[in-house]
Amino acid sequence: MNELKQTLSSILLQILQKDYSNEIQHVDLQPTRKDFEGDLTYTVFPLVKITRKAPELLGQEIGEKLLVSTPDLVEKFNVIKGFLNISIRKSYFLTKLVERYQSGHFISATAEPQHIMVEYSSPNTNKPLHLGHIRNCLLGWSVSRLYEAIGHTVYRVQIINDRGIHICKSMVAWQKFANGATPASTGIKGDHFVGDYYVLFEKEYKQQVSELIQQGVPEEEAKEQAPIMREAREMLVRWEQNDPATLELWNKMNSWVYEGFDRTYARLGVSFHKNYYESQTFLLGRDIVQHGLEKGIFYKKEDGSVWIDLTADGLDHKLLLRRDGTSVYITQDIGTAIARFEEFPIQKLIYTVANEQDYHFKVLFLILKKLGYSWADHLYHLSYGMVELPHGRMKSREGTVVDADDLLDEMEKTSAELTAQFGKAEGLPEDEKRQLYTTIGHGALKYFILKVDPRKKMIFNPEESIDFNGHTGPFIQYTHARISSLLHRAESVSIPTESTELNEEEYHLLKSLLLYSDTVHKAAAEYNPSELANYLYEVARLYNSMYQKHSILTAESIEKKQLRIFLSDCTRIVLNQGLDLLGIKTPERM
RNA sequence: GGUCCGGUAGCUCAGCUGGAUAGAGCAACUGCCUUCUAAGCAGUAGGUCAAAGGUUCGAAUCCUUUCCGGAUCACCA
Repeated sequence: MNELKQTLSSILLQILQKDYSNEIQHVDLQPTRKDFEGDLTYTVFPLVKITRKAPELLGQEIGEKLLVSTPDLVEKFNVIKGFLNISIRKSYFLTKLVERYQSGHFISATAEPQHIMVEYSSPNTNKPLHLGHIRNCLLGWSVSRLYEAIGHTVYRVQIINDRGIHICKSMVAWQKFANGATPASTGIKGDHFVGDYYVLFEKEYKQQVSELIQQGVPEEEAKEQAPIMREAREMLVRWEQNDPATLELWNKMNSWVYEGFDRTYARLGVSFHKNYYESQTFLLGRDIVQHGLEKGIFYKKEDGSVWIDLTADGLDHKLLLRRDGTSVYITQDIGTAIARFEEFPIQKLIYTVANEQDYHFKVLFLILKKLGYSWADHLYHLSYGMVELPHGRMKSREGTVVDADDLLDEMEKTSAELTAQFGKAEGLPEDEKRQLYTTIGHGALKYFILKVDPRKKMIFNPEESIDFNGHTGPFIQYTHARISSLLHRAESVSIPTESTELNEEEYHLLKSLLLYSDTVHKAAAEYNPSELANYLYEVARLYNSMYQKHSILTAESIEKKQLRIFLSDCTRIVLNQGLDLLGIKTPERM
């Protein structure tokens, strides 16, 4: 479609420059609104001034010239007010789709394939994954798939925050309250198990603080002094001193968590080429600080702390090394970025992190640029809005966090109920039934999340179940299943003849199918899977519209039957591939 | 307070590199299963595109101001 637009634009430009004014630098064609006849529209208003001709007349003139110079492409045109609506020969569209079908490539490959790293998920090890992580994972996964689809090589990574006070809290609580219990002994999934002790810690801590306050200790001090918090801090110190017993406990509890994460990731259908662990990266970046000091990019205060002055760039002063010489988060991020570019042959690095860290990444990228890394311009923060509940943010302290596993369970359950109610799974063996419920339930959830522009925050209402009708994943899956079943009945798919007449529904569907490649490229370029998600819905809607109105297997002629079966197969391929890029599976029946 | 992001139907969202009468879905109401899967299709109703100025042939879209919501500006991560 882009290709067509470009060809026609340049032809039109030549005409305009030759016959009207060579001041004209480029012409912009836009898709014709669906209430009007035509495929592409040229707006003549800007020319009215130059030529001093009436818009209608001007449109007519240009239209005729275009028709004469491209009789094989332009079929006819009409002018309404200042809008020149150009109709392309329908055979052009059909030929294009046939080309793609026969080549087996519905998506054109990028001219410059790159190696790209996508970081996503990146959880802490003190609690299980929640709805926010789900959005993160789905976005990271889908964006990485989009890049692969257009021909890039992608490395998926996560950085796990496995060290620090948070995990020490879980460790202390486990020592105090668990009596040696383990995920195995209790049957609780490892990440939930460890998370439970984190909650226990917070509960006990809160209790101790309020007791201290009652004894007359000021709040600030009480928070510092609470015995259980002191224990956690001591634990952290021992960890930093490599105390064997502490490390052993730490390793043990983290391994429980990882086992749990792995199960959730598997359910979500996401995976990683490499995991980074903060316990191994937190010292990175410190030598860079020395380097930056020598180059005069950083400066040292009297107390020994190291800073960078970013006020000239509209930002603040930022700390890089504490006065005791230990590093902060951003120092580690600097080091990790450098390490990644050394370790992998990548040209580009994408961080999938919520928009609450917009400032952090702005600073990080700026510092790396100032340090002179050529790749600093190819860092991208895929910033997404937080998932909120109707009453505001999810808060773990108030227990309003929507747990990832619970949500997946619920989606599967709802899916099973609906499927049974419709009688869609009758006759299937038990394991296939289960698989189908999962496919549909997860499809509903994933589509629900991915159809929203990543930059926008989204509201999730746990009271209202996620829809399975209308603008949803299951709707698209259903369309796919419908087509699969239809094609199963059709003996074969054959290539339609170019001269086949197209009715309105066939024509709209055909045109929308041709937008697939451009849409995938656009979605990748904009790091925005919702672009693709919304497009797939449109395709499915147009298909259903055709399906409902015109018989396919018993079409009025063999020619029509061939055409519709062909369009059906193309739709099936686009929906199947497209949903796959969103991490959504497509059932053969439902 | 500074910076950044958002505000479109009752609800959830498209449209935002300026173009014609602002689109879907849900919820509500009408029709359509003896014919390829009704998780579907066709239709009705629902809008001061937060507000006011400006730019221009033309603004939901660009600029300015204001209002509302959120994030961020730590020797936290």
